[in-house]
Amino acid sequence: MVNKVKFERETVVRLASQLFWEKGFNATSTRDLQDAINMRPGSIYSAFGSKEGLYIESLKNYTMQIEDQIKTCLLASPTIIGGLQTFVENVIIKDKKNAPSAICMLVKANCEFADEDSCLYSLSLDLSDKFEDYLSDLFAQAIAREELKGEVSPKDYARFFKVQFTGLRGYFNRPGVEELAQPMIDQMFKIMRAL
Amino acid sequence: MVNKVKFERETVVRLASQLFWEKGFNATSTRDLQDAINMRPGSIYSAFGSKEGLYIESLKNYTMQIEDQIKTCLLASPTIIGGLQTFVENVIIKDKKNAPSAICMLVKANCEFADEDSCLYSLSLDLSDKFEDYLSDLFAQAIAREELKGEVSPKDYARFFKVQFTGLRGYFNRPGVEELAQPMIDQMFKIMRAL
DNA sequence: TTTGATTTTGAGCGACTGCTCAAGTTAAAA
DNA sequence: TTTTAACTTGAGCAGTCGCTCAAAATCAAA
Repeated sequence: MVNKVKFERETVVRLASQLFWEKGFNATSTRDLQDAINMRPGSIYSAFGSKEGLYIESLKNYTMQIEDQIKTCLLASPTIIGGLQTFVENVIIKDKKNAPSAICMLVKANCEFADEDSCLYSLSLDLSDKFEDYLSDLFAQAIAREELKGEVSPKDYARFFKVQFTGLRGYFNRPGVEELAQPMIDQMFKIMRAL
Repeated sequence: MVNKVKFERETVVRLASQLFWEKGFNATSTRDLQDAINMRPGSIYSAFGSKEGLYIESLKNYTMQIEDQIKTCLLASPTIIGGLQTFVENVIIKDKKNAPSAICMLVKANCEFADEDSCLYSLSLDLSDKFEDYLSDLFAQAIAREELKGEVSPKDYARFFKVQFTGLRGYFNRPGVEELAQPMIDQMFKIMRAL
């Protein structure tokens, strides 16, 4: 019962997340959301307080899902760097047709909320920082396992990864350049190993 | 007289461009625009047809301004790659405090317009393609001048430049990491020369 | 100075926005 | 079966949206 309620909330948040990810916060109307999550205004507002409240929960859920996706790739790969490359390939190549957008929802959030005092802007920064920390840990492990030379700090690897990963996702947010994805991802990891 | 009219139109478009760049298309209301460009609805709609029409002209104007900025940097530098690095440094470091956003307006447009059939989405792709072509020309010249090894095609250099440049601009769209900008730009150009 | 064409003005329209809340529904406790 | 508390419903509010258009202002030609 409690589980069922919680499950429904999770389902609802995931559906909302998909819509927000695709259209952005401003372009998603509360009517759009009502249809997508099959709830009426009263229920939505009693459960999430506001459109912003639902968006906040959606963005946090999205970040969680990404880290889960990385963990899955890591479990299936003997090396950390190999797991990360599989993750990048999955996101940019395999998932592209199903995903609401080629561009990371966190990046979209960071783009959309111009006001530095906006609560949604700082949320996007917080989540982005936590993701960078998570990546740093992974790179520290990769260095310890001698997958990387380690002449550069884990933080530096994490920053390079983020820049390249968001850059690539932005580049492939269009039809007609699919065949470039694999070589450019290979290049990214070749450069990283040589850093 | 004709010049004065044209000049005023240019001024108006630049002002609109700044606002659209900062807030995005959806979050900019026609009232915001009225205040920014000091025109009343009737005049705006007789001159530009719609909010979308003004946005289109603003985005084209923005792209033009970027290419002008690159040309200025190239004139001031003995090498093409040097000029490009100055340009990147100007955008990411020097202009950061004055610019409406750290993120490229073209990238913001590409983020905001999810619908693939949207006229604004395909405009952002068109302008982005033209920018890539312009970069390709520059890299072809740089190879001819032996500034780059040329084991990689001008198109590949252009793609690498775009991915890295947009990735970096996204990364620095936040306070508190300013001191990382110069080393990361240096790294970008070091990698490019080694491609 | 008068005329006619062009441009500017801003009140305001119909549509849509995020959101509220009284009424209705449901299901577990008594 | 009755009571009660929790949840759901959807009509509709106040405000904002993109945009129109009749009236006023402006300016060049006659």
